[in-house]
Amino acid sequence: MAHVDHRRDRDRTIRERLTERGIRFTAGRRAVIQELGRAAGPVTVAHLGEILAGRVPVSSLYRTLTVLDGAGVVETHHGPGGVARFELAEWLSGHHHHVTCVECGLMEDVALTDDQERALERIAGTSALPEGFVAGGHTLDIQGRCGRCAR
Amino acid sequence: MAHVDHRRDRDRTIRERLTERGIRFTAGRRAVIQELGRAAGPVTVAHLGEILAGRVPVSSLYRTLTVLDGAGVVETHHGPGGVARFELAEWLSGHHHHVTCVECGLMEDVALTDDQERALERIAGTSALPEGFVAGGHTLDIQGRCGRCAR
DNA sequence: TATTAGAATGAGAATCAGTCTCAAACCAAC
DNA sequence: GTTGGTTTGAGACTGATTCTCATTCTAATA
Repeated sequence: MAHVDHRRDRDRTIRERLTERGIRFTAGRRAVIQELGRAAGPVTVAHLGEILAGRVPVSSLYRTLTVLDGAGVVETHHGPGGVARFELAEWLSGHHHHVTCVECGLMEDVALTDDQERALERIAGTSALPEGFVAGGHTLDIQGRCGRCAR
Repeated sequence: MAHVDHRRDRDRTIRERLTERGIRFTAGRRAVIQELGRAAGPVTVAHLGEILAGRVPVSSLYRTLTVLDGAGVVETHHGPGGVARFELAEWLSGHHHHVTCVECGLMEDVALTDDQERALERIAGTSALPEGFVAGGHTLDIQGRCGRCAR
């Protein structure tokens, strides 16, 4: 798993990537990255908004996340209900999958063992795709109920 | 794959399931089911709205889909952009997975071979889930570009 | 250090998917 | 054919997300 581990390194790497594209790594953006780095899975704008209350207004949050997504620094997912959830891109956090609570929409990361990941890759790589479809990545999503909602 | 193959049988089975729950299988609902049966993957309300234009207004579409989802007859997914997409439940269409076009949002069904499916089940069943999480199903989603968007 | 052009921000308006409300139409059973 | 519960249609409403635009920053430069 070749991901960036320490905040200092991570931020430097991100800054470089952004600078290459003429994008600034401002305070608001750094704050967002930091929160995403703390989270156990993809989080909603509402969640970020609470934590960063006063520091980053919603409109900026969305914009920031869009910019960072465009730069390949964050990734966007959509949980149940279709609400967007954001997390650091895999080259920063390591390749992983998700569990999703069908009750409350919570998403958390799940890492597979190397063996499991290899097997999964084989499946995704050999499955019969529709004519003309060019595959990029794959995601295994496990649905169920989180500890809280399961009772 | 124990799914229902012929429209006639399928509709009868659905009607039974709905009747059991005191839900009527009306013309609008039948029309929606028919369209879902035709599609190669989960479709959006916008798509259904076009095809059923004049026959089923949007508000009824949403309601119908919600009712059918509640009765376990259709399943809801969220493609890129978070837009809801609907398809027949797996007991009607067979267990399958999806490819998603990250460009245009298109989703299409992908069926795995029995071997692949078994392997996938093993992975999903043995992966380390968060404390307290109770797993239900799993979905393998393959992302990429559809024939049209890939150029 | 002062200047400056482009980038980023904040606030609120605007958009859009999806939900809700309520009166009218329907349907199955009596 | 009457009746009570179900479904429908239209449009209002909500909440998430995007857009606009005037203002503020920032990084590079003079």
